This record gives sequence, C-alpha cells and structure tokens, in this order.
Amino acid sequence: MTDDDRAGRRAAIMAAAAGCFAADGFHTTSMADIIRASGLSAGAVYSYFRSKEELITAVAGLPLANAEAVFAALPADDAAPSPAEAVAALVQGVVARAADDPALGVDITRLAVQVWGEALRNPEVRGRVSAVYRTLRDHCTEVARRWQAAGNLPPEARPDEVGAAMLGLAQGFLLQRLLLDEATAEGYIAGATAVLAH
Amino acid sequence: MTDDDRAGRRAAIMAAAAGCFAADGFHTTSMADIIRASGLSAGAVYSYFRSKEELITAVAGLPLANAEAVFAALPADDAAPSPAEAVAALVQGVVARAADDPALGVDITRLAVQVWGEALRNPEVRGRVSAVYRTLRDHCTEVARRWQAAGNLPPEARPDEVGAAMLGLAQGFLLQRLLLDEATAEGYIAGATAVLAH
DNA sequence: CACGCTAAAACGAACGCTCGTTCTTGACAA
DNA sequence: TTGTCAAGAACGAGCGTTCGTTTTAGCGTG
Repeated sequence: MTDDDRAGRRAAIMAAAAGCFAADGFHTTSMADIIRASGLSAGAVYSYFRSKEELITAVAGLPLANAEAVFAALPADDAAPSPAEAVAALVQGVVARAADDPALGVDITRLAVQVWGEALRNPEVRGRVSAVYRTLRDHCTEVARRWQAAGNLPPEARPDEVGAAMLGLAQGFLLQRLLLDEATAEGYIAGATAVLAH
Repeated sequence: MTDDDRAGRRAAIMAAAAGCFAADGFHTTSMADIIRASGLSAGAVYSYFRSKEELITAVAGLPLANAEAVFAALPADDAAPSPAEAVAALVQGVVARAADDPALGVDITRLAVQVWGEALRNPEVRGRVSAVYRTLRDHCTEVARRWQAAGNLPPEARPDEVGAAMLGLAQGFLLQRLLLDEATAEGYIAGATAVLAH
C-alpha cells in the first residue's frame, strides 16, 4: 500500500467522521457510527487513528484550515477592499463552504460550531482555535489598515479593533445561518454594509 | 416540603448541572458528575428530573432567558439609542453575565456556546433557540427602526437587516471573548463603534 | 410530653447496556 | 510461504437509570 493510498484512506475516514460529527457532535457520535459510515472495520479505523480523541483533533482542524483559506484571500495583493466588501466576501465564503463540500460531503460550518464547544474543554483544540482565530482577525485588521491608509477610516480608529468587529460580523452570520433558518447572505450583507458604510 | 422548597432544590440541581455543562459540555459530563456536584444522591436528582435529557433541556434555557433579558432592555421606553450604543450595551451585558452569576456560579456565555452545538442536533433545543434568537434580532431591529425614523440611517436601509448585523456583532464578541483571550469589551466596542459610526 | 405510626424524601448499590478499544482470525497479494 | 491488512467478536469500564431500603419530619394518641 503506497503512502498516497494510506493518506487517501485516512482522509476518507476523516470525511466519514466529519459527517457524523457535524450531524451529532463529537461526543454523541460513537466510534461504531464512524466505523459504519466509513464502510471499514473497527480494526481498520484504529490502524489509522490511535483513538477517538485523535480523530476529533484531526477533524477539528478541517473547519479551521477552511476558514484560514477564506480569510487569507481577503487582502489580495495590494488591493484595498472596504470593510463592507471584505465582510461580504467572508459571508459569501461561509455560504460557499456550507454547501456540502464535495470532497467532504459535510456542511463544514456545523463542524465549526462543534469545534467552538470543544475548544472550551479541550486544551489542544482550544490552542489551535485561538491561534487560527488570531490570524483571521489579523487578516481583517490588514483590510482595515489599508482602508485607513486610503483615508476612508478616521485616523483615531484602531485597525485591530475594527478587524475584531469584522471577524465578529462573519462569526455572527455563520451562527445565524445555522440557527435562524431565514437568515440569508444577501440580507446579512446588506445589513452589515449599511452598518459599515460611511 | 413546600412548593418553594421543591423549586429551590430543583434550581440548585440545575445550577450544579450548569456548572458541569459549562465546564465540560452536555455529553461529556456524566450524571455521576452532576450528582456529585449537587451534593445529593442519584435517586434524589432523578426525582426532580426524569432523565439527563430533561436536565439538558432545562439548563439550555438558562442562557436563552438571560439573553432575552439583556436584549429586552435595549429599546428602553421611547429612547432611541444609536446602533453603536446598543451594541455597546449588549457587549457589556455579555461581560456582566459572564462574570460567574452569583445565583448560578457559572459563566453563562460558555453555556451559550454549548447550547449552539446542542441546537444543531436536538430539535427541541433548536426550536427554542431559533424562537429566542428571532426575538433578540427583533429587539435590535427596533433600535434600527427608531434610529432610521430619527433620520440617522439612510431610508433605503432595511432595519431588520441592520438588526441582524447588530445581533451578529454581539454574538461575535461572546465568542471572541471565550476563544481569543485578549478580546476586551472596550476594544470590541471601539471597533464596532468605528464601524457603525456615520 | 412521649411515643409510635405514616408518608415523603433521600440514599446508593446494582443492573443492563453501550462505549472505546484490543486482538485473534482469515484472506489476499507478492 | 510469508507478510500485510482488514474483519469483527470479545472485553472491561463506565454510562444512565432503577428500585429496595433507610432516614427524616410531622401528626395523632394516650
């Protein structure tokens, strides 16, 4: 079995687990659920992941990596989007990733919410979440900084604080889309834009 | 035993459970944990709550009721606070409730995050969460409506959409305070205000 | 006041079941 | 034949829950 084969199988197990975790949370899905979803046997799964906790940690990384990709695309090259445009891009990024990722077959935003809860009790997950979220905020901060440099933000405003608010708007949309059925990207973007427009 | 005694004991069990749930999530705290924390016996706890699920449902209501109280105080009488002032009040409300409630001894915002995760898998919790969050958003919408009526918001802006963004800002702060240690209320309020100021 | 009775409340050992994990077995490829 | 990997039965631990027993509190009676 080649390394690629092994990596592919590992990814398939993670995808199966991600589906279970997104539907039922980390601690109510049983290993039997994951084993069934993966189509493999217990022994096979346990030869790729030493324990359920290792699987949780690995799967928890998926929405974090995804978010990092969306946010990293924000301050593209030397463009200077407005905060409103940036938040719009983030919200659309959330929606795009929420449509079940074909490589994963999961609404990864549901997984993100489970990761938030897990971060409150699992120090390893907590550490990775705060590291990633700090960089997400920094990407937003960079947008605010450029916007300020272009003279569109009062000089006394602090870009890092504006960045935190932008991140908050994106996180709030992720949540509202999942918990308030009628929350739409367009409406939220319009509201955020009205609120961000000067 | 009077009805008040029974209600008090029930509340004490809920407080003990809330502490466990806030620290470890709903599904990794065992009934044994809750029983130990309550200082009662298994039989006593089960005479107040038929099952663990009933206890989860009851405790999940605590942060919802709390949030409703904070948001209901927003559009006080016929005052017309700006969206920025309203968000500042919400953020301060989050912080105030986060300091361990003396009647409960719990950071109720941690519980809120667990409730978000539970809402994704438990239809009863989900229903109550979306009902409550709709009213929270409506309170924000009312603030936006009054602000618009006072001529401070462009006439083409839709108050409900602005309300959703305000709610999102509050939710984002709740999350960042828990997951990004250095998130402060003052900084977030300043950022949100810069973003909301016209 | 003392006593014994009763109902309510709490107790906690015990139960059946499901969990996460291991390990023996067998099948297949080289 | 030998080495590799998946299969899935089996295991002990720990789960949520029950239920027979003990404790407590209050009342009526002598």
